[in-house]
Amino acid sequence: MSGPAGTASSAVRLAAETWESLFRSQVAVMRKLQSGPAFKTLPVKEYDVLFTLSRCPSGQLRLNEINDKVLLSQSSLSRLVDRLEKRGLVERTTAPDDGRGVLLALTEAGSELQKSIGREHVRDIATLVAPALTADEQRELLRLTEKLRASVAGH
Amino acid sequence: MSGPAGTASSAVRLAAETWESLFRSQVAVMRKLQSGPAFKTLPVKEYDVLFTLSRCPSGQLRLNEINDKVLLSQSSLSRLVDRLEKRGLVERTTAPDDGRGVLLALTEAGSELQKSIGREHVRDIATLVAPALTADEQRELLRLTEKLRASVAGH
DNA sequence: CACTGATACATGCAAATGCATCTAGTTTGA
DNA sequence: TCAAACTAGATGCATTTGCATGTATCAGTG
Repeated sequence: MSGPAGTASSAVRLAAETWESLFRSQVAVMRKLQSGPAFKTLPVKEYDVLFTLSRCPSGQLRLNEINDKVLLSQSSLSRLVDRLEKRGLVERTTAPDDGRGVLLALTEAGSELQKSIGREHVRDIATLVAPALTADEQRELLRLTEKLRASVAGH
Repeated sequence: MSGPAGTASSAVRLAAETWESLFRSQVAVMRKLQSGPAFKTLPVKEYDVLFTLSRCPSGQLRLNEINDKVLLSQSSLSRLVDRLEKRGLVERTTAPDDGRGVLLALTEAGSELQKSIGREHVRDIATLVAPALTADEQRELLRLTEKLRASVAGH
C-alpha cells in the first residue's frame, strides 16, 4: 500500500459508505414513487422502457441498448417487451443492418401512455426531491451521479 | 405559481433529471456489483439483509424495520427470510414486547458469511467508485444522498 | 468457401415476487 | 371491559424473473 498507514482502508470505507448511501436513497425514493397512483396501470420497469424509447432521438432502440439502462436480465427484458407488445404499446422490428438484432419503437398508444404517466411521475419526483435539496445541491448531485455512471459504464 | 414564468417547470425538470441520473448510476453500479463472484453463493438481496443485521448495534431487527431498507414487498421479505433461515444464516424470534413482531438475528454462520462476502463486496465497490470520484466528491455525494434519503423517509 | 467462435435475442423451467387475504396480537374508544 | 379497528407477519396463487440453453445471424481464419 502507498501513503500513510490507514489511508487505503479509509479510502475503501469512504467508497463503500458513499455507495451504501446512494443505494439507500434510491430505495427510499423508488419505494415512494412506485407506490403512487401513476403506476397502477403499468409497472415501473415497463414504464421505464417506454420512457427510454421516448427519449431516444431516432425513436428506435436495440434491445441490448435498452438492457444497459435497466436492471433486468436479457431474458426478463425480452419477456417484458413481449408484454408491452401484447398490449400494443411497442413494436418489434428486425434491425436492417443486423439480422440478429431487434429494434423497438413506441406505437402511438405507447407514446400516449408514456406521456400520460410521465407527467404525473415527474410531479411525484419533484414533490420528493425539491423539498429535500436546493437547486444547487440537485445540480451537484446530478453532476456527481452522472460522473459516476459514466466512469462505471466505461469499465 | 410563484416566481417568473418558467421557474416552476424548470425546477420540476431539474428534480426529474437529478432523480433520473441518480437512478441510472445506481443501475450501472449495481449491475457490475451483482455480476461479481462475491454473489455466486448468495443473491444480493439476501446479502443485504445479512449486512443490515450486521450493522445493527443490538444485533436484532424487526422484519418491518428491515423492510424499510430494502426494495421488497413485505411478503417477499418474509419468504427471503424463510430461505435465509433454512440455510441457517438467521434466526427468527418472537419480539418480547409485541407478540405480533418477529426479531431477526444473524447466526454464527450468517455472520461469518456476511463478513466473508462483505470483504470482497467492499473491495468491488471501491474498485468502481474510487476511480470515478475524488474523496471530496464522494463525501459530497454521501452528504447529498443522505440528505435526500432522510427527507424522503420523513415523508 | 467451409468452419469456428461470438453475438442477439427467444424459450423451457424452476425460483422469486407481489397482490390479496388470512391469522394472531395489540390498541382504541364507547 | 369488550368489540371494532389496526398492525405484524405468513400464505395461496398468479405473474415475473433469471439461469441455462436453443436458434439464427455475424465476424474472423485457413
